[in-house]
Amino acid sequence: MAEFSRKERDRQLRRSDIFAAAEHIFALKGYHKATIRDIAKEAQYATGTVYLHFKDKDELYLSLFTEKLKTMLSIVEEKMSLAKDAKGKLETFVRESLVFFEDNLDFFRIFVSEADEMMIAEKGLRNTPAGQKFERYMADIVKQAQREGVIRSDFEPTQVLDILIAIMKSYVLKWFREDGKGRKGLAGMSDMIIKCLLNGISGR
Amino acid sequence: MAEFSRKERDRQLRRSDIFAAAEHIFALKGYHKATIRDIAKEAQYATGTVYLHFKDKDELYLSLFTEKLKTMLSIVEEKMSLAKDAKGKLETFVRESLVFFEDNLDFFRIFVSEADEMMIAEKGLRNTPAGQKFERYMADIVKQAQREGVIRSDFEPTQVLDILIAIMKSYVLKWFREDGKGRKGLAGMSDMIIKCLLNGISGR
Amino acid sequence: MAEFSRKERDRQLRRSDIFAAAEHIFALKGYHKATIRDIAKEAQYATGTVYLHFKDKDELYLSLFTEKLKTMLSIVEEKMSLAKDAKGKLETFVRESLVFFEDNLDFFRIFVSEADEMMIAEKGLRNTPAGQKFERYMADIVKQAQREGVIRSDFEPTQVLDILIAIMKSYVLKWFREDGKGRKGLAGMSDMIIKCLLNGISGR
Amino acid sequence: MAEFSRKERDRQLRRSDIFAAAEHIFALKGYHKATIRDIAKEAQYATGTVYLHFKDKDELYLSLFTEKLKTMLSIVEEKMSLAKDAKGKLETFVRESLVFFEDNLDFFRIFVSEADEMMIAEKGLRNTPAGQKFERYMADIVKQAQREGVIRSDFEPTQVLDILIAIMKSYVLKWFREDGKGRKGLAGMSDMIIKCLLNGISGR
DNA sequence: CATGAATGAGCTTTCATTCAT
DNA sequence: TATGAATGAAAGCTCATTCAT
Repeated sequence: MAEFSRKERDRQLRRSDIFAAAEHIFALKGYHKATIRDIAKEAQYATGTVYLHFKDKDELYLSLFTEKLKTMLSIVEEKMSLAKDAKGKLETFVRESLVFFEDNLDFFRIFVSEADEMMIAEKGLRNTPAGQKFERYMADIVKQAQREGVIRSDFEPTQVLDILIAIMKSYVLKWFREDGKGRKGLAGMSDMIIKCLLNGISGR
Repeated sequence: MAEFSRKERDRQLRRSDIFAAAEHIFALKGYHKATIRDIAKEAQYATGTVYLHFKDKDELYLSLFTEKLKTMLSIVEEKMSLAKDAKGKLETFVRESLVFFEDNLDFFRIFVSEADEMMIAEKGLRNTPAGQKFERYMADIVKQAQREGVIRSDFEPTQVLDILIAIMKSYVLKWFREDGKGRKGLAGMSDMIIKCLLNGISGR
Repeated sequence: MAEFSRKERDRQLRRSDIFAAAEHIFALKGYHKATIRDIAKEAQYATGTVYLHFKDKDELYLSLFTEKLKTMLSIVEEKMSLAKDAKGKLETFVRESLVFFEDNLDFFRIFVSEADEMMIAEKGLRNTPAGQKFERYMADIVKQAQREGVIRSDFEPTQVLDILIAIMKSYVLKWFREDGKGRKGLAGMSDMIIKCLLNGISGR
Repeated sequence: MAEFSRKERDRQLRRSDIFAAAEHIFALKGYHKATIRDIAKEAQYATGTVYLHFKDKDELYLSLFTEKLKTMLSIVEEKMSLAKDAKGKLETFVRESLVFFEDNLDFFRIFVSEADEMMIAEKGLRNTPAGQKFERYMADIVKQAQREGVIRSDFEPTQVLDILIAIMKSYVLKWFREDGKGRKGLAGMSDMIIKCLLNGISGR
């Protein structure tokens, strides 16, 4: 059984290596210009090795995406569970997501580049188990926020989520643009994002 | 000179034909799965003819994007000029953009699929003259709105714009999802979008 | 229309070039070890050019096979039509087939190598329009021979055909083996083949 | 030495296992579409194990073929030795071969698919010790039949053999085609095949 | 010896781009 | 200028073969 678990652990190691390489290459070149050869080389494996772990390029891409998303969500959810009310949960969601993005810029690049396309495409994130689980989870929190009077009841939870993510994206992209040394942590923007979502940007 | 202008007019006609075809095909298949042959066939030209008007696939794509965007903006700007204050201009921008999207669903599909990627990529919209002109124009309006007290002064105009566009996109995507007969016009959503931007979605 | 026919003629020329190359390469290496690159190079075209004329390797192979077979049969049928009775037709069939084989040794090699496999496989010759037309045509001649009392009536025409072809193949293969200068024309064997088929090889 | 023979016996067992699997897979998929992994899996060994017993795929294939053929011939030869004259031997050869084919349909499929190709190819059966031994053995029988006046003397023994095999193949293929329940045993066809060979199919 | 993960050469196929007509 | 056949680089993917365990 130790034997077995070592094998399984090795397997996961390979997957991780490939994921890491794929994350980098996909972020660098985008889905279509990235080649399996590139990724294999980056991971220091032979081309064929990639195919021992992933049926094809699509599966690698989608796996990478959902795996990473799951990781992010499991981290974020854990922190969210500590918050006492829905508003706190949303704040936590924003803050911790930003932390994760900052730690995983390559992933964020992929997330941004493909997120909207995936929303429309049939094979997109939204039709993925992981994606749907996330959507349901977040929708529940939004509903709770609506019950608690934090969010107006005439908004569809799914769309609230879309808007929140859109605002977050816009903030991270701005942060991207001012690339360089002087920029502060992304997480510091979470309060402003929440305020922007809840109260808007009205001058009065 | 009449000779010359006829030639030039013909030239523009070819471009338009190709643009129309490209818009359709790109929207249908996405950038990478669309082939130049597809587009040429749709436009009822030979493959090579496309290359008499566009250096390569990238240029065709970007030209289509910016040309269309210019068209949209020139329409929207004209309507905006009729509004008396900055808030009115913003309302007009949202409303008329939605009208344009509804009339040009293929273009919107492209817009959504690629917009974010283009924001990051070196070759993206933001580094385009048209894109920068638009950005400056809209930034001015936002600044005016800030002077008029409609928008808080501590927001960077560019980002306000990003957020506004993000919210609009989220609305149009929702509208897309409920595809079918019973859905109402997009333009009707403009008030809600502005309210969402300015006042947020706070329950109180 | 001259324009059109020139184009069409050119098209046929390309096809012929590719067929000739394919015939050679397939005969040399067999179906599986032959690559499209090989064939294209032999025909002095680029790889992609082959795909302008044939959907894929299978289609090229089958087209080559059936086209060639059609050519052979049209030649053979014409000569057969001159024979007065069924026996004469069969003799003509054998003789002229052998002539064709001798003139198209590469094709014969393919024919021999793949014929039996194709008989079994679903995609085989026997399910091809050309193949079925040939089979029906020959079966009719065998039936006529049976009516004329040349062939016993208790044989299934299709099988008579199989046996005839089998005997012919065995003769051509023997002729192949004694490769070299001293060997005589294949066509000279036709009488012996017919006798072998009709009367067997009995010593008395 | 008992030790040695146990080892050797085990070795033969592995070979047999692999042969059985290979026979099945090759018959099912054909030489090229069959993969070593398929065969190893079918035999419940690891891929590499196959290579401990066979240099490469080709050798496995050829070994399978010749081994099986040797088995068949040793069975057939034993029965043939009981026949009193050459004609009886030939009859036995046909009958017992058919019995063997019926018991080893997978092998027969391979035999049919590849037999002719192997005849031509340099690596073919005919250049194999087993193949040559068989050929000599059968040629001797044919010669004896010629001495006994059963077969005309002006036929080359080798070719008589080819024709006989060709006719047998045509019968078995016909039997294959009428796949189903109602078909009778192959062995029953042996008389007709001999008659066909010796006396032909002449109507009178 | 047995294993099976890893290798990487090599295949088919696509398609942006060119250029002779 | 318009054409579209020809090009050939490059991609995804397979699988015979090897070799560390």
